[in-house]
Amino acid sequence: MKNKLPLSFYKQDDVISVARALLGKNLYSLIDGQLTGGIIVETEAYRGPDDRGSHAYNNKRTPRNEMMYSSGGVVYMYICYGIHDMVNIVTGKEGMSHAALIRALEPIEGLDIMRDRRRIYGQDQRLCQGPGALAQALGLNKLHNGTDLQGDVVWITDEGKNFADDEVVASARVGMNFDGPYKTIPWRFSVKGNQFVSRPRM
DNA sequence: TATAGGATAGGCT
DNA sequence: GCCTATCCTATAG
Repeated sequence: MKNKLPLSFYKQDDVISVARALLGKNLYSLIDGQLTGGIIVETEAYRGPDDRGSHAYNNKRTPRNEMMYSSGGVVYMYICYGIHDMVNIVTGKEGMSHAALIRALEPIEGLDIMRDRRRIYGQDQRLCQGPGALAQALGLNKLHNGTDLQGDVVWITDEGKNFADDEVVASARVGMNFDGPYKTIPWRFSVKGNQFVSRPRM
C-alpha cells in the first residue's frame, strides 16, 4: 500500500489537531487476507492526563490503557459495554497518553466482506457508522491492541482527500457521563452532512 | 474475591 | 425515544 502516513504524523503532540487531520484519510485493514477500508469521516480526541473523558485521566495507568502511553503510531483497542470494540490511534511521544478514536468511515474497499461481517445488506451507510460498527466491519478486535500502523494489518493512508474547515463540524464528544468542561469540549470532528457519520442520541 | 458500570448499537414501542 | 445485550475492567472490601 502506498501513501502510508509517516510515523512523524502520529508523534505530534497535539492530539486535537491529529484527530482533525485524520478526517479524509483512509483507514485499511488486511485481516485473513481480506482487504477492507474507508475514508475517515468522524473522530474524537482524548487528551491524556488532563482530559476527564480519557481512560488515562489523571495519569491513571492500568493494564487496559497501558497502550495509550506508548509512542504514537500504534492502535489502542478496548471493549465497551461488553460488546463493542473501539479503534483508537495512539499519538504523541512515548509516555504521552493521547489517542484519537475513529468513530465512522465512508466504506470504499471490501464492501462485500464488510457486509458479511456486519450482516447488513442494502444499507451500506451503516457498515462503518459508529466506533463499534467500524471495528466489526474491519474485522478488528482487542487482539489487535498495539498493532503497528506502519505494518500490513492496520494502516492509514493519505490519498489526497482533504476536507476544508467549512466542511468540518467540531462538537461535544459522545458518551461523556460526567460534569465539567471536558463533557462539552468540542473534540469530536465530523464531516458536515456526510451520511456515514454516526448519529448518537442527544 | 465481588460487583458496578462503561468513549455503543440495534431493535422495539 | 427507550431498553438492554454482554463481558471485561477497575475499584473496593
